[in-house]
Amino acid sequence: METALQQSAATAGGGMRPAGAATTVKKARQELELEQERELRFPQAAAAADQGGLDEELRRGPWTVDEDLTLINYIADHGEGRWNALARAAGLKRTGKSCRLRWLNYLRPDVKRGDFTADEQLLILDLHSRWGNRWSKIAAHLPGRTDNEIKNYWRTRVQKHAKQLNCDVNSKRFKDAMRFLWMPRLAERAATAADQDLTGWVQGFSDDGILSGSSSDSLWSLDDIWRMQ
DNA sequence: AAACCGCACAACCGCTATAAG
DNA sequence: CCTTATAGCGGTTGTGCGGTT
Repeated sequence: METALQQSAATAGGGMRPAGAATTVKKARQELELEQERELRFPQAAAAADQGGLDEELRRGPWTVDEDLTLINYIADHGEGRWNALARAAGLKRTGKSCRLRWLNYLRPDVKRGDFTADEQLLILDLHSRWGNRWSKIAAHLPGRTDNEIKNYWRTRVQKHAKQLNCDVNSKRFKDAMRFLWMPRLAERAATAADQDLTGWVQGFSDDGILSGSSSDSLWSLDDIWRMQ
């Protein structure tokens, strides 16, 4: 899920560099006006945040704009690393692990958001065919993309395809479809339309007439799926 | 209009590897 | 070496949202 508030919190961190945090922090502060609304959305998180007396109490769940700002500001001043100590020093009632994850996957200045381009999708398919679920290794080749994001992409989009084709992602049938149909189409798209969506991808796949007969039903479903991307 | 359902994605968990003392 | 802390990885879960019934 991604609420508008989380979106804005992410944007707040998004363009920022440690050296020039001021503008972004200012922008992020404006988001605080929305915090009240957020508390309505996440009453549990808000309630936990209000437990000022219980210092040992660790917060979990969605990050508030306030927490994001605290983390951003602290890292801008002191740098990242030693996350448990950082969490304590910054006054965040979060585990170091949670802070690290939030920073790496969301607040880091160079984290790229939004849909994957055809190029990126092609690269993911390619690298996954070589390395399997080595998400961080794959992410290392996609600047600004996190392993979490790629993993989610794979699970929600690619695995769904396999399901639609009634086969396993690891099956030969699926791997062949990927290698000989989808990837060439993606490459084509990447070359021509740069980074547009994949509409038509599956249509072309249909035109090839390779997955005929019992698969035709699945094709229409796939088309639906890809149109949504 | 309401109930339901599936999707997408942020966040958490358990585990392993590595570093530091 | 052994222990403890930290970083990182991959799998899984929780939940808001939008679409459908």
